[in-house]
Amino acid sequence: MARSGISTRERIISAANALFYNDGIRGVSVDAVAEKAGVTKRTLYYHFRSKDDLVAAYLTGRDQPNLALFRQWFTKAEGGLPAKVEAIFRNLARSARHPKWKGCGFLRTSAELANMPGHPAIRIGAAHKKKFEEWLRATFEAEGIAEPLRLARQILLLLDGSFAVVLLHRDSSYMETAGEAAHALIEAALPAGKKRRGW
Amino acid sequence: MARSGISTRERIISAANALFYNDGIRGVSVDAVAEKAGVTKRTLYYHFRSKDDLVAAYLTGRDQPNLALFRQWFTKAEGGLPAKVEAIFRNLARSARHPKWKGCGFLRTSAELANMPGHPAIRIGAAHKKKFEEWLRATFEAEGIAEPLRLARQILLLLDGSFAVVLLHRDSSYMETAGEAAHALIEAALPAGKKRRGW
DNA sequence: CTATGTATACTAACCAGTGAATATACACAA
DNA sequence: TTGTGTATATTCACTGGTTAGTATACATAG
Repeated sequence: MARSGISTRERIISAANALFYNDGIRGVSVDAVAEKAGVTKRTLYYHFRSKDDLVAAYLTGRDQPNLALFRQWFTKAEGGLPAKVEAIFRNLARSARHPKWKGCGFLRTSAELANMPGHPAIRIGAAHKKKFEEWLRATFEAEGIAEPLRLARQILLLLDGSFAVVLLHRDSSYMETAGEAAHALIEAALPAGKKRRGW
Repeated sequence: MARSGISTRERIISAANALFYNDGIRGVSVDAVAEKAGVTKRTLYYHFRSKDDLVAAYLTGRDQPNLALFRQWFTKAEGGLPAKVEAIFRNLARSARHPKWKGCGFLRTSAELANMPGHPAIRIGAAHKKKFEEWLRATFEAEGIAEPLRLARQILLLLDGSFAVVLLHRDSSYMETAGEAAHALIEAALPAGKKRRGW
């Protein structure tokens, strides 16, 4: 167990993920993470320099899987570009109906730690959102959209807005409303030849 | 001072407002609020039953002024409906450039306390956003827009999305991008006779 | 003299981080 | 094969500080 090198650390990150996502950073003690991971606090501090370091690991661990999920939802969806982007919102709405759902871990962490501008967690969250934005931008560019970055940012704003609003109202229909807005914005930005019907 | 009845309580709420907005709920101790207000903790607990009660008072105190500001920005702006709504985003972008700006207190509180669904702070935040949504809806309805509630929610999503994104990236230009998206969505929803030019 | 309001001093729990010791496993020498 | 050193990994027990909330007493106004 010890020398496998990966198991204990991974178990701690997994425990941190469950607890931090559910209760927030300051709402979870290092002791609680250690207990959930089945190790002593001292062991946790062997693998992570500090609580902040653990928080950074928690968010880093969510980065790639999260992006992969969005890409998968987009890829698997049928229809044109607007419909494929809208599918991301619809899938997210489905996720948001699960009782354990609590919004976007990156946004919630950045909101909680907003008074610590240089905090690693905020840099990781910002990088995560930039990756998503860049993926959208490249996708739009490939479809011949005129201002792909601007449109990507508008979609991102709708997405992150729906995280916040759905978390507040516990009403996932806002996510579908955001998807419809995204659909409309993309449809309007499509080059003439690719629209469903010209006018 | 004592029997004036309002001064001490108001000073405590004012201190709570500054501290909670800046550092978050769990990041601020009751002692810190009491010290900033210039009273002892026991006095604070005379005026407020608990910390949660104080948090509720903090958010309640932000409700009306916040809404009034939005309405004022809308009313004072020149141009048609799309431009007047966009003006809200532009004014917000200006606010967001101030170094003490830290996003929307309602959203940040609801994100921090997401694991306490019935918490008064979340109910107050939800009510605040509903009021804004309803004001927008009524405004759109008065302009003859076909699905005013849907459009109001789309604008709200862009607004709250820009709170989250600008807080994360510390880049207020996202707020202007959101305003442009809002402009486009409203323009497209305007009844034929009120558009700048028909087609 | 009683309501309201304020202060001093306290509790019991919690929290991030550490000191010192111990256990395990692998490399390498005999 | 056996012994031994060393880096990795883990535990127990602790510290100093903070926290929400309270028991008690005192002041002041009507």
